[in-house]
Amino acid sequence: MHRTHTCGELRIEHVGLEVTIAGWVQKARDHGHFNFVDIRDRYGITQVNVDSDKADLYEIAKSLGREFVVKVTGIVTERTSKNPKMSTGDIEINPTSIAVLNESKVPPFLIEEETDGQDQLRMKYRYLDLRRGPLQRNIQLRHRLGIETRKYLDSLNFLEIETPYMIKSTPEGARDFIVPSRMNPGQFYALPQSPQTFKQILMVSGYDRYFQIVRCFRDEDLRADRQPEFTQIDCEMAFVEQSDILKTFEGLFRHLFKTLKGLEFDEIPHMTYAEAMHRFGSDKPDIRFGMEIRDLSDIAKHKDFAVFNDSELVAGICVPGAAEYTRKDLDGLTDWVKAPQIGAKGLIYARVNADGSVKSSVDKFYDEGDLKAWATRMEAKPGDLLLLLCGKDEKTRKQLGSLRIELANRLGLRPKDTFQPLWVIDFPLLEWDEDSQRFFAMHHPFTSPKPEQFEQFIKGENLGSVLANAYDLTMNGVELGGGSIRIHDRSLQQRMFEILGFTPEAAQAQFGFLMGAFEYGAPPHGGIAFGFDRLSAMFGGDDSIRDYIAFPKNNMGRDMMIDSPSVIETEALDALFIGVREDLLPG
RNA sequence: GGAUCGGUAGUUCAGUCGGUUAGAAUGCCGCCCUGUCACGGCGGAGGUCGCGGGUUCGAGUCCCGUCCGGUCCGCCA
Repeated sequence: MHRTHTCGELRIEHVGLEVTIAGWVQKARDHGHFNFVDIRDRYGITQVNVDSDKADLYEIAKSLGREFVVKVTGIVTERTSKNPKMSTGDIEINPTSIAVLNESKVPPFLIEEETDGQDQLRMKYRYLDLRRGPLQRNIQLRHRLGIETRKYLDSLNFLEIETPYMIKSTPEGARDFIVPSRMNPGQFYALPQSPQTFKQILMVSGYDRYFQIVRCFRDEDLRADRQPEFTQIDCEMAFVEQSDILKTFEGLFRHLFKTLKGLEFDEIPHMTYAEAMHRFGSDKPDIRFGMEIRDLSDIAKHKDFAVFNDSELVAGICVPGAAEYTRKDLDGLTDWVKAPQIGAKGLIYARVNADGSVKSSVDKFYDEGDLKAWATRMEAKPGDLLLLLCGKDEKTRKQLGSLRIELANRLGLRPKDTFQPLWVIDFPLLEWDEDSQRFFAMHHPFTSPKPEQFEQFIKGENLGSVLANAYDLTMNGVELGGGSIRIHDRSLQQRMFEILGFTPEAAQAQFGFLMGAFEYGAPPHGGIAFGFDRLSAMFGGDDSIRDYIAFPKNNMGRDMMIDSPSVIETEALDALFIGVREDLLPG
């Protein structure tokens, strides 16, 4: 008998039907007189009840181990004792035959909804982990995300166009993965860090709406939420301004949320980079809760407290209901902000008591009136806790931004089932690097300045204040994607290369392919790219993107590699690629 | 490349001040069980404490080295 049904579809109305199901043995519960065997496939679990009256079948059932592959034919029967927690919980199969299609070793970890295995083990046995419900649901979610993205963009005349993987290089700033060339010994291809140059060339070619769900490669060290190969929804549009792109992709976002989560959104608010840094100390603020940064410099720098007086900025956040934090909690927070990844020198705190009085860690220097003024400035209520940091303006705000997120996590203010998107716009175009004494492009060298600042840009006046025509889509404090309007005017592009320190020859060597295309009528254009892995992680309510990738990261590093017949020192390769870049950037 | 935490049963972990035979839970194996679905009961097997060296009467425990892994920094939108 062929399989007639999956393990997820039989219901009470199928009672009496003869069916054949196939799958893996989830678990067997032997009760002596009968043996319940759960059969699992991708669609669900169905219980088979093997009665000891059927001695031959009962013997087979007793021999089944976890993850044996079986095919069971039998009659769908109503259960005596039903299980409302299972979609197939009203029925069971009364078997007429059980065939063992394959045996299995005892798996190294539990293949159930909640596993007992840790990441490393689950990664080693990826094929077993992928049998588990949570991962199967993630894979399905990712599939739907791709389908709905294509449906929406297709409805707006976007074309999905593939671009090459073995290429010269892409201007994104990370280290390239390289592929040796057999035909040209000693030469290498790079794998794309993004299809950036190709999609811009497609705009020149007249495909005015392009998208691609595309793998990108960056040879940088790993982090928990960062993979060397990852997927982007990459898009580009011609004859558009910033507002057109925001509108179009706000629509994509709305479509994805509606079809995948059944959620509707109001118009997504816009916030400038400057405002986000000022109020939240982050370029991707989580705006679902308050705790905004308040400047106390003018009212906290008049006493004998040198630490404050010597600082450019004294500022703080008001943590609701946290006055009950113990000395130990606060010492812990102080250690937290002093850790290298935050880098604050210390933490000042003040509790607002139930009676409205304020008690601080700097009572030596400030009287009750001073402290109450702080509380008033920060709109603190009785029971709140004020946390203050000081130092250089920008750095202190970033530190407070990190502290704000940390406390919100501790206070449960960042639930996984509420969503608040935000466009962050008007990023700085250029970033001054003190070490090398030159400007770097904050995005990439084709990002356009804002049109009203073209003149300032050309003249080179106060270049640090020139804003980019760039935008990021942020949700719940996570950046989901970003993009920019590109420079399509040749003289503006030449100016950009000058400012970044490229000689014409160097610009030609690195970007000549695209520059050549730009000689033939490049339309105004711009684009955006979304992190596909991060998007599916957010839809799945999961912090980790690791559940969504095809191969584990330790495989990336080891099991997936082949030995090279000729030994190439990694340092030499590193120098080769970094070296090329440095050569092109006189400075 | 740097910092830091970890490596003990198939798995997840505990193991006190260096001291008798290294434990728990779960999984696995056997027997029993007529309605389980986190089944239950009884019994059992399972360990080169990552590896190498050192200190000591004695090392899972302390020291040095090394390998592997996590996290963070550098790096990377």
